[in-house]
Order: sequence, then structure tokens, then C-alpha cells
Amino acid sequence: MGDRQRKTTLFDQFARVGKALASGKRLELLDLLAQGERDVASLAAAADLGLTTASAHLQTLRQANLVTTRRDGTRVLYSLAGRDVADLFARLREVAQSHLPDVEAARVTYLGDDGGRPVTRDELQQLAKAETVTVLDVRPREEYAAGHIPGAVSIPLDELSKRLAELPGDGQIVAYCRGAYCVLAHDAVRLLRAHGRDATRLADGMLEWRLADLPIAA
Amino acid sequence: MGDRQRKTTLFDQFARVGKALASGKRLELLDLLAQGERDVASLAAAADLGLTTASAHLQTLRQANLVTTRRDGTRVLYSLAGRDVADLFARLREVAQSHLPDVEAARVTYLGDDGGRPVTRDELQQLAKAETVTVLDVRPREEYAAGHIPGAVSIPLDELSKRLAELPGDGQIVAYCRGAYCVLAHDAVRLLRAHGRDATRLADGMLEWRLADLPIAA
DNA sequence: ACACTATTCCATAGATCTTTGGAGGATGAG
DNA sequence: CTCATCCTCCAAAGATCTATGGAATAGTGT
Repeated sequence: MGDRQRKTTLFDQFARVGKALASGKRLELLDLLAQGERDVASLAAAADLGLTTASAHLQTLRQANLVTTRRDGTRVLYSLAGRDVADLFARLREVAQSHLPDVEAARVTYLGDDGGRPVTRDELQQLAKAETVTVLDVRPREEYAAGHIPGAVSIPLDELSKRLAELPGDGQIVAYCRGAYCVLAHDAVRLLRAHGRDATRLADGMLEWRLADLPIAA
Repeated sequence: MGDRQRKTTLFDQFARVGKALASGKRLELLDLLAQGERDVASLAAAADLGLTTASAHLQTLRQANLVTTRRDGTRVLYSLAGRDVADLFARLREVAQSHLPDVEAARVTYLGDDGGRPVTRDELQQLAKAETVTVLDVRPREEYAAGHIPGAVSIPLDELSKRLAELPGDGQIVAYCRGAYCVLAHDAVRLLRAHGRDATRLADGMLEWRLADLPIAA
């Protein structure tokens, strides 16, 4: 085997990770897994995939060792293989955002505008320290349980309109969800504002919070 | 267009970057471009690709906006679209290295062993400050010209055996090349040691040097 | 205008990836 | 032991990607 072939072999190995990141559906799965471990059926439903298709995508992620599995009775739980995987995923999105104009267009189309200036992680920590704010986690219950911002209240988006009474009537509310490209907090802020609440959202979400090594409650 | 379709659209946009990184040959091209701008013919030769094949790969990189082009007379010069692209590339290799056992195997097979403990960037800077070391850049001439470690001497690997006399006979020599997976410095150290020189190599190379924001001479 | 160089575009064949149903394997409940 | 559940494996069709030569284009020098 010549030098050239050995070099090709090495770079083809690197490309295994690239190939794993080369499908929008697999990136959706990674986005979900960044919130915590999940079983196949739930991932398939959340990513709008057939069960076998989701399983196949998860296999390619597993063959690239970006995710790991463990069995819990009859279910198989997938999770990210490490913090560096979440970091790579986040950076890929950042590169896409800053270099591809279409990403910004797709982002605005998908997330819409909530009419307010989002707060940064630093600002949120200041506000929380002064206890002048209600931090609201609008992700599904299990994702909140897997780790959330300390002091945050959990009201999944699909229960929010029925549970408005649980939120203080006049204080400021900051909603957050999975990450910078998650629609839940945007929807929550729109809903809260429509009910006259003083609501804004965190500029990003739990993914970036974890990567910044900020405190997490579980 | 429903919410689900908009989400798919957004993640498919992210996947454009992933797809660009999904081929070993394109990663080789990025590795070369991380050293500085180059024309198509030279890239094709260095990556062992046909001219039209190289051009096609470069087009896909350009459509993902990971590289940009400028014309210089009759030639078209490609370069990385930004520092964040080099960073993403480096992190992809790190994730591959730490999660895929095959990468380590392919690395050892390709690079081989030079018999010495490589020095870190920090150590090299200490040595250079004390002027007890010759820093040797063994990359091709043009890559040295595009930016190198301050104080480094340029002797491309394929000229090294004829130009040994230019190196001090007894002092320590630290060789470096493109990055952590570049074979040139390994080969240089083996050659120098075979001639009785006190040679080691930098643990990584110019790619990581740039990303660490260390000083660069041009 | 003409020849010349460097690169991109185009058509195509072969390889690889995605999606899908159905079969089969592992686990837990009755 | 049998059944139900959850998931993976397998096979096949359709879609997409890669590599390749030949034609077309953009720029240079005479």
C-alpha cells in the first residue's frame, strides 16, 4: 500500500464523521439527542420519520460513533457520544448560518419573529440573580427532566395556553427551549405576548447553555 | 407550507455544510486550502484527482460557501471562506480521532513513528525565545510564503536531503508542516535523525497554529 | 483575430445513499 | 411458554453522488 493510498484511507476515515452530518434528518436527530437520551420511536415521531428509516439513520450515526446506545428493557436509548459531538454540531450550524444566506432565510421563515429583543445567557443570569424574572422552560417534560436551567419552571409549549395562571401576572418572563434554532420558545413568546405578558426569549437554548458550562439542574 | 416542512428546509440547509464535509477528497482539499490559496491544477495534483474531478469537488465546496475564489489572470485561486471553516474542519478531525478507533489506526499507518516525543506549541515558543532551537518549515515553498512561524527556516521536504548543510550541525531542530495529520514533518524528522541530527517535530502544524491566534510571519 | 492556457460545463456510467415494507431478534408480561 | 412490544436486519426501488472525458468559456500574449 503506497503513501497516497494511506493518505486517502485516513481522510476517508475523517469523512465518516462528515457523512454522518450530511443529512438534514440526521442533524434533526442530533438536535433532539443534544437534549438528552431518547428511544427510537420517540425520535422517529419527533423527526417525522418512519421507524425503520429513523433506525437506519441512527445506525449511521452510531457507526460514526457520534451516538451511543443503552438498553432499557425493551427500548433502546440513544444519546450523544460526548460533549465534543454537541460542540461540532453547534459549530456546523454556526458556519452554515454565517456563510449561507439561505440559512438565515429558512430560519426566519421557520421561527418567525417574536417582536422582542432576545436576552443573552449573561443577561439572563444577571436577571435571575436579581430574582426579577421567571425563567420558563417550554420543552417537553422529559427534556426538562434531563437537565434545565436552575430555577426554571417547566411548562411544555402544548400546555402553555391552559397553564397561564401558573405564571406571575406582571413580572418579566424569559422563555427558552432546545437551542438557537428551536421554534418552541418563539411560539411561547408570541403566545404570552398575545396574553399581555412581558415575555422575551433566551437568544439560544439548552444546547448552548451546556456547551458554555453553565450550571444545570436535574 | 407547514411547520414541519419549514423545519426540514432549515435542517436541510445545515446539511449543505455537512454534505460538503462528507468526502475524503474534499477534506483533503480543505486541508490544503487551510495553508493558503491555491489554483485548481495544483490542488488536483496534490489531492491525486483528475482536473475536472477536482473542479467538481471545489464547486460543491463553493456552493456550501466554505471556499471562495478570485481570479488571477488565467488562473482561479481558491481559499477558505473564513477562519471558522478551518476551525470546523479541525474539530471534525478531532471528533473523528477521539471517537473512531480506525482513525488512530489509519493515522499510525500513514504517518508512522518518528521515534521522538513531539513538542507542543507552548514548548516551541519557550525554546524559540531562548534561541536554542532551529524551527524548520518543511512544507512546499508557496505554503511557507503564505504564512509561517516567525523565525522558521523553509526547506521543503523534497529538498531536505540536499540541503542538510544549511542546518546547524549540533543544535536542536523542530520541524513542522501543515497540521496534526500531515506526513511531511514526520518524514523530515526521520530523515534528520538518520543523519544524526537532534530533531523532533511540532505536535501539530500551521493549521492549529493559526487557530490558536499565535504570531505569523509572511 | 489567432493560438494558447486554465478552468468550468455537460453527459454518462458506476457507485452510494435514502426510504420502505416485511422478516427476525431481544426483552418483559401474563 | 406464548404473546406483545420495540427495535434491527434485509432486500429492492428510486434518488443522489463521484469520476471521467470531451466541449465550451474566460483570459493572455502575439
